[in-house]
Amino acid sequence: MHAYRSHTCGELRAEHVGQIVKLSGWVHRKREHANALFIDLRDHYGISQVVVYPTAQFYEAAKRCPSESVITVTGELLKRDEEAVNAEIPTGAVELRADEFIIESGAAPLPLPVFGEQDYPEDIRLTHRYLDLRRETLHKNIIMRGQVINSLRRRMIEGGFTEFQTPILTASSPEGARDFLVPSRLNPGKFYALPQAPQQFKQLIMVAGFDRYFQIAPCFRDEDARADRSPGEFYQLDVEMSFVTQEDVFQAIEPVMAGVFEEFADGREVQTPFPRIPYKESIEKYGSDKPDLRIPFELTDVSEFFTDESKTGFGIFAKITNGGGKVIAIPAPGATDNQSRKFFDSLDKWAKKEMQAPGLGYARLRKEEDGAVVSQDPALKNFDPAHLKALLEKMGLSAGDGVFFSAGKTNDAYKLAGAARNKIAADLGLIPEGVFKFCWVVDYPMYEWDEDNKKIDFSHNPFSMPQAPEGKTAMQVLEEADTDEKKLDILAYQYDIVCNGVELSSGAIRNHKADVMYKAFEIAGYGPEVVEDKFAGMINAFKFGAPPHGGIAPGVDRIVMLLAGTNTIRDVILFPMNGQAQDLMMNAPAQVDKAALKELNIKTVAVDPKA
RNA sequence: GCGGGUGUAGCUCAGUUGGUUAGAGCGCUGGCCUGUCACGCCAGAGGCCGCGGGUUCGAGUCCCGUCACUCGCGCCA
Repeated sequence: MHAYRSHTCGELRAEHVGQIVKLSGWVHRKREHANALFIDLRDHYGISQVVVYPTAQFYEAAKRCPSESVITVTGELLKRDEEAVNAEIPTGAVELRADEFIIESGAAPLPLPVFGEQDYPEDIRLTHRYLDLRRETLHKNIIMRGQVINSLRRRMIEGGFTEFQTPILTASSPEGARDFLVPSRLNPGKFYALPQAPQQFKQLIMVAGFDRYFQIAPCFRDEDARADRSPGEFYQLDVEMSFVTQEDVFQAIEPVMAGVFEEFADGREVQTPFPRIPYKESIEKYGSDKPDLRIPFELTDVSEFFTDESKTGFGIFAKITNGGGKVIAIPAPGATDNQSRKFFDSLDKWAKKEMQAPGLGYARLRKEEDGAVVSQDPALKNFDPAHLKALLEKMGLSAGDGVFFSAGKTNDAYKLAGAARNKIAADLGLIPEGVFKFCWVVDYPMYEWDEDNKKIDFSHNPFSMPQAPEGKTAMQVLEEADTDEKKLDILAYQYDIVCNGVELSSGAIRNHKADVMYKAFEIAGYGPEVVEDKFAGMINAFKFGAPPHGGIAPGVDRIVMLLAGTNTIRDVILFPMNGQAQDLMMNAPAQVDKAALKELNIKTVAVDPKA
């Protein structure tokens, strides 16, 4: 018989009764009864019940054996009495009578209970990640992650894509985040960068004449964490294709995304085809370029209703709208009827505190005896009746509903309105579960106004191809944009996939023409030397025959996160770092030996706590 | 860098208006129980109330500072 097991803890059934079997696993739970000790023995595959009778000479040892010790038990598999069958588990019809009992590895008192699904502090979970990973939910998530990646890989290969491996030690890449730097021993004073994405490499793979590239690619960015953003590193399904239009990329990727979500949906609905929403429309309707389409209401620009103070009696919004700002209405369906004043006040408080905004005005809409809908709250209280009626029609709201107003500079007003839309929907319970609503967000602007530096800059990836109307070239479009206003109106072949308000991916048709690239950078205020210095590998390659190409890079961690039904990215990563980008289990980052630094020609300096 | 929340037993949490010896559940230890499967019953151990300072006759509770974790803003496709 095998040293450790004849079966796994998940496979024994009635048909095995009478056999001598051997199981190894962890002591999950123990129940001592007058005439028998029951042990739930757990491994990767399941749980089997072991019964130890007091007559066994190892009874005391088994009884004292702590939870999560690893044991090996040999004995006869017994059929359970009818009344004793546990229908909850697949192995519930049988139990293993322990005739031999070996403690392979005892467990010390646990800092983190494995049994049960209770929530525990993040730092303890991360420090003892191997214990947390023994728990059912996390264990399942990690298994699913593997299956999702297998599925993505299979679907890409079936779609005619080839998997490539690009360098980890490389030069700084153009994604705009902070780089992780690695000192070079052989080149004193010089550093590699870890790739923020294999962006330039995958484009160079196209220039090299390969056609359909993909990679489950590790990406490294030294930016602060969020609940849905792991610090330091994450994985993308990185894709690039030659001789394609934006439409070709959509046709290649939409079935992969829809397919993998359907495969793991487990009863949840996946809506296809994915609607396409222009960036501008997304901002105007949802206050965000990652709209949650499950939310059954949209924003309305009501600025025009507040410009004339004589009709509104409300000076604050008049001042904002006349100063070029906007007032955006966010509906709260049914909230006047169903919610207390506290609900409305708490959102205002949330806007001030968490969003660091001036505030979020609100109005509760009630019906007067004569049938007119009015509000006693400040923003609408003194409205001219006909004017109020027109406003309510514009917003599509009636008595019983509530409405919030986000007011300020255009970008700020939409940003707050978008966040408020998400929060209001969540607080009112208006976000349906059990459905994945995707969309493509398209037609991103090529440039945006950089308020800090008072200049035009790239809004996203500088390597996107500017859109040009039929009969015009991209170069012509760039050359004809002779004012800031015209420059800001240029759109790019740049797109995102969003699912349930989670940004899964962005991609673009690339700018593969060297001369257009120089011009595009010139508009953003960068001379040719910047292009040549920063993106030497790519711009040189483009001078030797580059195919038109484009691609996309859906985030693997976020795909798994959505499928696992969690909104914490750490729940789908095997060994994640904490919010401060520390690995509490491995104790990284850490100081290194002076000798190691010397070899790398590096000196560390003390940080002045006051600086 | 900024803002919100949290911090009380190994873990999850309660702790009133500032008032005597800080509680419960889970876990742990010991005992009991003829079959449990979140077993049950009895008993026990276990506390720098995150840390430092202040107010007060008296602080888990109020104030100031600080640290840790977490969520968000900035940042980041």
